[in-house]
Amino acid sequence: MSLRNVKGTRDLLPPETAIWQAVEDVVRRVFALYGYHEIRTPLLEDTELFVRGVGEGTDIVGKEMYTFEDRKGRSLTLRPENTAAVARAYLQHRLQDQPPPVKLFYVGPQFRYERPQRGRYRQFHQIGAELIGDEGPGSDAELLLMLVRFLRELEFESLTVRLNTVGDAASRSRFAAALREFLLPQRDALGEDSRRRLDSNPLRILDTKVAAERELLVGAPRLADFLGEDDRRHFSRLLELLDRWRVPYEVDDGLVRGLDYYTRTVFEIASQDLGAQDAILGGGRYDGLTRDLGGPEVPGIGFAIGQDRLVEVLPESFRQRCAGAPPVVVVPVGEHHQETCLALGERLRDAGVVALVELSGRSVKAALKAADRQQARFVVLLGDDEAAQSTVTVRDFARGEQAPVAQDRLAGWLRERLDRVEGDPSSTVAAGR
RNA sequence: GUGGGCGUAGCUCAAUGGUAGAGCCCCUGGUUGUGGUCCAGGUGGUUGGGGGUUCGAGUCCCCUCGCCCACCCCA
Repeated sequence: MSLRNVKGTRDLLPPETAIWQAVEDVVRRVFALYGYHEIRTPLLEDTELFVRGVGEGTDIVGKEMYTFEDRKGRSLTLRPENTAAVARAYLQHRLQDQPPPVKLFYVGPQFRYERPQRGRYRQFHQIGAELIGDEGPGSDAELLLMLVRFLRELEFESLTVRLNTVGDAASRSRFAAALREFLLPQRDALGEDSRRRLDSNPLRILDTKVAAERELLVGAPRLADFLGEDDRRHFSRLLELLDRWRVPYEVDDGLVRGLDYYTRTVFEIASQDLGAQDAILGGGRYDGLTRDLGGPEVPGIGFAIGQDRLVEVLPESFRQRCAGAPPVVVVPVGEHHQETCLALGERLRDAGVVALVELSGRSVKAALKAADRQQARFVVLLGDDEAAQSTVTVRDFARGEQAPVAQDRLAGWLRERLDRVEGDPSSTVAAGR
C-alpha cells in the first residue's frame, strides 16, 4: 500500500470517533447553558488575516502556516487557529450591532506546518469559545467557570488553571521596551531564537527553557511592575471571583502566550499525562484584536482546547460510557427467510432498537460467533419452525438462555429488556437522553 | 528547521550471515439450526524501497522513504 494519509494528519476510526462525538456532545450541551452559539468559519482564509490578527512576529505566522497561491495568484492560508477568523466574521457581519456580549463557539480542524510528535499534528482539532463585547473581569471568570464545568462533565478530577496577566497594550509595550533594554547588553549570551525575539517579541524570551538564558533573566524587569492600575484591578477582581467559586488556579507570572493579540488575562491548563506538548487548552483576553483587523475596538476573551490532546487524556470512566448501544442481531436460518428477517429488522429500528440483520448467508454458527464479537446482547433466530408459528427464537447471550417470542411482540419484548440493561453504568451516554 | 530511535503477516513481536516463524486477529471444520472455552486445519510477507559486499543478506554497508520521540513553539 503506497498511498497513505498526508504526514501529520490522521484517520480517526471507530470506536475512537464515538469518543470524539461524545466530547462534542458535551461541548454543545455545556456551552449552550452559557448562551454560546456555534459559528463555522472557512478553513481557508486570506493570508493577511493571520499576519495581522495573530502577529507577524509569532512562530505561527513566521514558520508554521500552510500558505499557497490559488489559480489567480491570491495568497491563501489554511487556518492555523480560529480566533482571528471569528473576529473577522464578527466585523464582516457587523455583529457589534447585536446586543453584547456576542458568545460564539466552534469545533473543527486547524493546520500548522510543524514536525509532528506526540500531541502535535499538522491537522489538529480545536474546540473554542469567544466572548466578544465585554471587558469586565466577570466575563473572564464566567468563561473559566464554563471551562471548569465542561472538564468536570468529562470527569476530569484535578486540573489546575494557570493564569497570569500581561497588561493592556500600553503596559505591554512599556514592559517590552524595558526588557529589551535590559537584555541588549547580554545579546551575545542569548541563543539564536531569543536573539531574534529580542526585536520581534521580547516577552517570549521570558518562558525560555534554556538554563543559561534563565540565569540571565534573574534580575530582569518584571511584568508585574509595568501593569497599570486598571490592569491590576482587573486581575485581582478576577482572582476574587475565582476564589469565590472555588476554581482551582495558580498564578504563574512566567506565563506569556505566543499569540500577539493577548491582553490582560491569559491562562492555560496542562496535563501530566501528555508528553512534552502538555497544554490541553489555552486562552486569554484580546481587547485589541478587532482594531488590529481594521474594525472598531471591541474587547473579547476566549480559549481554544486541543481536542486531540483532550481525547488522549480523557478519564477512562468517561471513555467507557461512550460505547454504542449493543446491537440485536437477526439471523435467518435458511436463505428463504432473509426477507422476513429484513422486515423484522426494520420493525426493531422503528422501535429504536439497534438491529443488524445477517445477510451473508453464512452458517448459524458463524453468524452467532460474529454476533458475539459485535457485543450483541440478543440474537433473534428465524427458521422454518418459527416461521410456521409466526414466532422467533430469542437468545440472550448474557444469560445463555433462549425462548420463543411472537414476531408481533418482539420489538416491545426487546425494548423492555434493553432499557433495563441501559440503566446499568456500563451502558452508553450516547444512547441516553 | 535540528537531533535521536525504529521499520519483518492486519496487530504484538521472534529468527549466532545459511529453508522467514510464533501468539493474537480473520476464515473453515469438530454431523442435521446455536456464541464465549477447547481441538484441528487454512488465508495472509517482493522482511518499507533501491543499490552494494558475499557462494549466500531480514541480519553488514550506502542511499532513500516512512513512522515515533525530543528540541523550538504551541492546542
